[in-house]
Amino acid sequence: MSEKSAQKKKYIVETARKVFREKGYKQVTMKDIVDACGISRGGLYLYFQNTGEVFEEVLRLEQEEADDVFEQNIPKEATPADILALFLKEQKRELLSRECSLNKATYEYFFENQVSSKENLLKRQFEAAVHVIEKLIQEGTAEGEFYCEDPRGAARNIMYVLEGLKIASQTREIPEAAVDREILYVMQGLFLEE
Amino acid sequence: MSEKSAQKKKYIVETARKVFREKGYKQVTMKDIVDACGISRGGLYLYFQNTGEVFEEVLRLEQEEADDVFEQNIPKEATPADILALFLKEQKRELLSRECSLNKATYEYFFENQVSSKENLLKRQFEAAVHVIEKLIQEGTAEGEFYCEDPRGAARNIMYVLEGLKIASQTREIPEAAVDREILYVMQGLFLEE
Amino acid sequence: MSEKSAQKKKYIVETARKVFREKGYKQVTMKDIVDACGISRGGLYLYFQNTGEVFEEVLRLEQEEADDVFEQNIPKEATPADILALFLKEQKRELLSRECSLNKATYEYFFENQVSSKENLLKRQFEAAVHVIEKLIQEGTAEGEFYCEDPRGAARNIMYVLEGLKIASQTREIPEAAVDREILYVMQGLFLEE
Amino acid sequence: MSEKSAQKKKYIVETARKVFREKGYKQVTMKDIVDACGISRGGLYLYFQNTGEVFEEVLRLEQEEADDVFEQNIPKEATPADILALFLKEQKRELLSRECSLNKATYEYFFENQVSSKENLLKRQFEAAVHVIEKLIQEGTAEGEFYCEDPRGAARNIMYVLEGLKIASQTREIPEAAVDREILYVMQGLFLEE
DNA sequence: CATGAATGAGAGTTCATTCAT
DNA sequence: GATGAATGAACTCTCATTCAT
Repeated sequence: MSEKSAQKKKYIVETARKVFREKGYKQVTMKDIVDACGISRGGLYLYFQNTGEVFEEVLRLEQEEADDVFEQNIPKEATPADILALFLKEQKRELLSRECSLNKATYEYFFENQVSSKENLLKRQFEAAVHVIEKLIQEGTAEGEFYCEDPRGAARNIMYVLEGLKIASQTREIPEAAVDREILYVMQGLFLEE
Repeated sequence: MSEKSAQKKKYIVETARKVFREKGYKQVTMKDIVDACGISRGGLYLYFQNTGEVFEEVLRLEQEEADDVFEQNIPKEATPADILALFLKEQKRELLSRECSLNKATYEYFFENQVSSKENLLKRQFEAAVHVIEKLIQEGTAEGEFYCEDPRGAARNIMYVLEGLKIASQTREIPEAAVDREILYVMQGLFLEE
Repeated sequence: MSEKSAQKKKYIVETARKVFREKGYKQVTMKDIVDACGISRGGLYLYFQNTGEVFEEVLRLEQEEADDVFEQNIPKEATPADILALFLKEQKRELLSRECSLNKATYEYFFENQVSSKENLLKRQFEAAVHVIEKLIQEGTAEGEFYCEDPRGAARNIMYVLEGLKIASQTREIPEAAVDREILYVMQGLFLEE
Repeated sequence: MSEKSAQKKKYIVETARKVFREKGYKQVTMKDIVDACGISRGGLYLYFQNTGEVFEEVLRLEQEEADDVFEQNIPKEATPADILALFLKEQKRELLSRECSLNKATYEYFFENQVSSKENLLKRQFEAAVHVIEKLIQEGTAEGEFYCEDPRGAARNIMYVLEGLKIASQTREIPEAAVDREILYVMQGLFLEE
C-alpha cells in the first residue's frame, strides 16, 4: 500500500517537525518522535533509520512550504523595494519566533552533518536568496528606486547580516528593535548611497 | 595544596578545550574528558560537576587568551584602518579554522543554555567588539581615512556579517575567497562612500 | 500484549520478593533484581523506575496472600479463643522466620518513606488487626470464654506486644520460648482476670 | 599523644551522633561524618574504618549518658510506682522525639549487623530494663502499691509494648495520645488486678 | 599524626535498535 | 506492514578507601 505508506510518512514528518521546533535537533530521540506520533517504535523504523533521516525530510517539507508562502504573498503591483521589504519582514518574523522556528534544530543538524558543498541545503537556500535579492536590486536600480554599484555584493551583505541576526537570536536575547535597526541600515545603503 | 589543585584544574581545562574543538559541545561526555586527560572518573568530578562547567571554564580561558593575543599584535604606528584590517584578518583566521576553533561548541552551548541577557558572554563579546570597531571608525573618520556617517551602524553591520560568516563556515563549506569578498565589501563601504 | 506484560511484572515481583526477604530493602539494588530475574537492565526499567516501586508491589502481593491464607485456615467450629490462638500462632511463625520474612525489608522501607498517615500500609494493617482481635475478645467475653473489661485496650496491647516481638526478632536473636511466653502472658490476661 | 587522640575521637563520636540522629544509619556516609566534623577524610580513617565502627561508639556514648540522666532524676522519696511512671514518661519522650532520637539509626544498624546474642547491646539494654521494672513491681507489690502475681511477665510485657510503640512511631505517625493510652493500660494492669 | 587529591568499582538511568508475534 | 517488549551499550555520578606529602 504505497499510498497509505506515503500518507503515514507524511504524518510522521509533520508531527516530528513540531518536536524539532520545540526541542532542537540533537535533543530529540526516536522515542520523542514515536510518542508524539502515537505510533510504535518499530513502526517508525519502518520509515526512518534515525532522527537524521526524519529531520532531512522535515527540512524538505519546510522548504517547500516556505517557497509557496512567500510567492503567494507578493502583491502584483509591488515594486522591487516593496518586495525586498516584504522579504526582510518575513525573515524578521522568522528569526524572532525563537521557540517555534526550526532554526536551532537546523543549525544543530548541520553542525553534526557536514554535508558536502553541492548538496548542502543551507548553502543552496542561501545562494538562491542572494540571487533573488540581487535581481531585485538590479531591477530597482534600473527603475531608479535603488542606487547600487555592486548588486551582488549588496545582496550577499544583506544575507550574511540576516544569518548573523538569526544565530544571534538563537544564542542570546535579541530585541525586535535591534533587528529593525539592522534591516533599516542595509535598506538605507541601497537608497542613500548618493 | 591549592597550588597543585589549580594547576590540575588548568590542565583539565586546556585538555578539554581540545576535545571541545574537535567534537563540539553536546557530543562531549565526561568520559571523553576523563580519557583525554588520563585521569580517573572521580578525579574529574572533583573539579567539575558536568561538561557545562568545564566548558564555561574553557570559554573563560579562551577569552583571556584572545584578548591577550589581539592586543599584542597591534603595531604602534598602526592607523585605525590598519587595526580594523588586522581585526578582520584575525576574525577570518578564526572563522576559517573550523576543526580547531571553539565556534561550533560555543554555539551548541548557548543553544542549550539560554543565559540571561546580562551575563551572556556571546552578547558581551559582540557588544565589546562593536564598541571597539565604532571607535576605530570614528578615529578613522576624524583622520580622514574613512568616510562614515553612522559609525555605530557600520560597526554593527560588520559584526553581524562576521557572525553570519562564522555560522556559515560551521554549517557549510565556505571558501576563503568568500570570506575575503565579504570583508572587502564592508571595508569598501567605509572608504568609497563618496 | 498486556497479558504477557502482566505476567512478566508478576514474575519480577515474585522474584524480587525473594531478594527483599534475603537482603532487606535498602541493600537491594536494581541490579540485584535484574540478576535474580535474569532479565536485562532496561527490561526492569520498563516496569519499575526504582526499587521502591518494586517493593510497593511486593508489599501488595504479600498482603493479598496473607489475607487469603489466614481466612482459609479457620476451622468452622472454632471458638473466638481458638481463632485468636490461631492468629497468634500465625504471627509467631511469621516473626520467627527471620531470613524468609519481609519484616526487615518492610521496616527499612517505611524508615525511608514516611508515608502520610492515611495511606500508611503498616498503620492500616495494624488497625485492621486490632479491630479483628477486639471483635474476637468481645465475642469471647459474651460467650463466657474470656473475661475482659476493655476489649479494645487489650487488643491494642496484644498488637503492640507482637510488634515489639517482631522488631526484637529482627534485631537480636530471640528464642521461640520467649515468643511463646509473651503470647501466653497476654492470653492468660484474658482468661484469669477473675 | 594518646590524650589528644582520645579527645579527637570523642569529638568525632559526638558530632557523628548528630548526623546519625538526622539521617539514620545506612544513609550516613564517611563523607557525611568527615564534613560534619570538619576533618580530613584520612583523619577519620585514623580512628574508624567504617560507619559501623563510628556508630558502635555512638551507641556506647548514648548508653552511658542515658544511664546517668535517668538515675539523677529520681527523687529520693519516690515510691516504686513513681519511679515506674517516671521511667515510662522518659521512654515516651524518647520515642516521640522522632527526628532527634537514635532509634531509627539503631534499628537500621542492628538490621545489618546481626550481633550474636551475648554482645547484643539491644538485648542487654532490654533485659536490664526488664530487670529494673521487675524489681520495682516486686517492691511495689510488697508495699501494697501494686498487685501483681507475675512481676517478671508484667515487666516483659511492658517492655515489649514500649518496643512496639517505638518501632510504630518510627514507621508511621503515632499521636501522643496513643502512647499515653498504652502506658495507662499497662499501669492500670498493675493496680486494678484486684 | 594529619591532609585531601586521586582512584575505580558500581549504582542508576536512558536509548537506539532488534525481533518474535 | 505494524507492534512493543527486550536488549545491552554507554553515560552520569557517588563513595569507600588509599597514599604521597
